[in-house]
Amino acid sequence: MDQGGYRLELPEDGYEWRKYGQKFIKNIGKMRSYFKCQRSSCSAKKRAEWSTSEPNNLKVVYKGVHNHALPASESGSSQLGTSNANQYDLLTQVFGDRSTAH
DNA sequence: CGGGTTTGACCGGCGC
DNA sequence: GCGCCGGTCAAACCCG
Repeated sequence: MDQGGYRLELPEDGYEWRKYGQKFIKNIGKMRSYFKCQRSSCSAKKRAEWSTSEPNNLKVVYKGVHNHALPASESGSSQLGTSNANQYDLLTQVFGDRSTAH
């Protein structure tokens, strides 16, 4: 499980993922989880990265593209897949300090 | 019973 | 050429 006793809150993007690995990257001093899309021929992968001391600072990196429709549509969470181009090869989303300004 | 999840080990690539 | 790091796969276990 995740260390620290904190429950990492992975942002639901509407896709199904299966965790296939977890490693601590000392290079950046952060933990990294590896997720793969569970669809037919979808080679899309997701990478979750967060600091061990601050699990609230979550960074999600989407690698690859989905060649299938979303298995589930989110009900007002993110605007991903709307007018957003779903043919990106790499997407990086950073979560955490949304109250940086205020 | 199946699927999903977790941990460890292994391999490949790159740097020096 | 070797060492190190990152990434992936496999096995076992647990829960529904």
